[in-house]
Amino acid sequence: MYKIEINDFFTSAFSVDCVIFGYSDGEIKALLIQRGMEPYTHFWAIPGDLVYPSEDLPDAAQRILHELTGLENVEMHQSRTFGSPNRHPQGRVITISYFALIRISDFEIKASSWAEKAMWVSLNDIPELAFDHNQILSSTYELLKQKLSNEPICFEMLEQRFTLNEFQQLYEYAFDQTLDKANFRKKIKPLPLVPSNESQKNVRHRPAKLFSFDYEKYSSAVKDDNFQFKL
Amino acid sequence: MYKIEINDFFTSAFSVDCVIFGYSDGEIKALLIQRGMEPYTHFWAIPGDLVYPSEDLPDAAQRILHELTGLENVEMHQSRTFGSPNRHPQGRVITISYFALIRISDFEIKASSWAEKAMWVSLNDIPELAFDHNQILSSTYELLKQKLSNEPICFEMLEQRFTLNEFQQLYEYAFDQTLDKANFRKKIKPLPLVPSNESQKNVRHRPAKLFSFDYEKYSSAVKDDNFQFKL
DNA sequence: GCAAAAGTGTTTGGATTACACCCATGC
DNA sequence: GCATGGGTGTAATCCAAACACTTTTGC
Repeated sequence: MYKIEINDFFTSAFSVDCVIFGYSDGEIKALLIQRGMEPYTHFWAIPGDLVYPSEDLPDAAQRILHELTGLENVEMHQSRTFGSPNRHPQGRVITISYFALIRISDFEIKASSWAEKAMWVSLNDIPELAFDHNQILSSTYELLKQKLSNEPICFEMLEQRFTLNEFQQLYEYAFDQTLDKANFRKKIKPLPLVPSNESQKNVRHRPAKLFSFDYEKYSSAVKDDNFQFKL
Repeated sequence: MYKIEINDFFTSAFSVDCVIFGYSDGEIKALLIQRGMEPYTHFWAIPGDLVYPSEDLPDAAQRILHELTGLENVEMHQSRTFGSPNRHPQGRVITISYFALIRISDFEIKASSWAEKAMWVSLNDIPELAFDHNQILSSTYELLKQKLSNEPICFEMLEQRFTLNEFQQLYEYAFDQTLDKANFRKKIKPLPLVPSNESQKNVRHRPAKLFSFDYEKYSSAVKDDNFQFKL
């Protein structure tokens, strides 16, 4: 029935790749590592590694991200799966990409295990990466943009407290368009943003008020009021 | 560095599962097969099977769908990947789900290989399926609904020529809401629908005009005019 | 004529756009 | 004072919802 013995199917491995996005200095950045191991030694890459045979995929993503970059407790979501027969020189390796958004300033990055370095790289400056990682990164970025339109995930990468202009600029960057300030603010009126008492400091213009996003209020608005995020 | 030898990673298999959606009698249906093989013998399942070690994923999806159901030349798109360690009783098997929409009347379904039967099952009547296939099916249906809003894929499951009401009813079914006829027609005004000379036959009311969707015009509108489908 | 669905027009209110203007701070 | 960005109001326009109405077929 099969062209090969059933046991010959069980000769593949699979990996997870963790695409971590962050936002600072007006740019979206991805967390990359430099490989200190064959193959593609010294190439930059998305943090990722082989999954143990009895390990669940989300657990593997957490473990591997921690081993390579020191990041802990980052909840990731599945992106796409890449499985070209020759994408990995050491054998058949399917990779499942996961992604997450984090606040760059909330975490300390520390390369370890076989990662020689780890750093945030602006999406504008991505070099040639190991394996098919350029493709993985750009296809995951497309997914991110799609989610930015339909879910309030931008607040996972903005500072805990942000100005409305920072909020706006993130969308202007992602969708490569300028937005009208007044209209943007009207559009976000329905969102549960809580103003804080504090304002920007040390700016040579009127300081902006700082806001934070109320996740609780958002969840209950979705449940009770059928609220839908759309930007 | 690893807890196991590198070669012990290469002990997994992976499969593709092909979620095929169709539309008839006012209901969205999925193509299911009855398994004639261990495990889950006689259970209904999404058509799927193991991928050969050197086979690309989209090729495998095409091959497997053809082997089990006789369907040929169905272009599928990737959905999600499912990889719980114990989802398959015979070993570690990751599955990548693919999906496609087809016109039920355009194809003849014929169970073969280890598929005992193959049939279209309304999404309202899905039984308990083999493996985690219920989960795969419902998560792929969510993806389908999302795409129905943003891409003109509904025309892949509607008859080649359809009435505007059939078009509307598909969306009413998928999103479980009734729509105003006049408003729906205003909304679809920008779409490149070509009226045919023919009309409905044998209905005991005014026959509706039949339309078809002009993919060429759509593509060029997307390119030249930055047109975006949204329903 | 009547039932049933096809097909179209009008009104209304809310959202989106474009744009103008005032405000608070550092220097 | 002035440069700089923060912050808000208004009018014009577009769009979506609600609803009413006319048309064409089979019986």
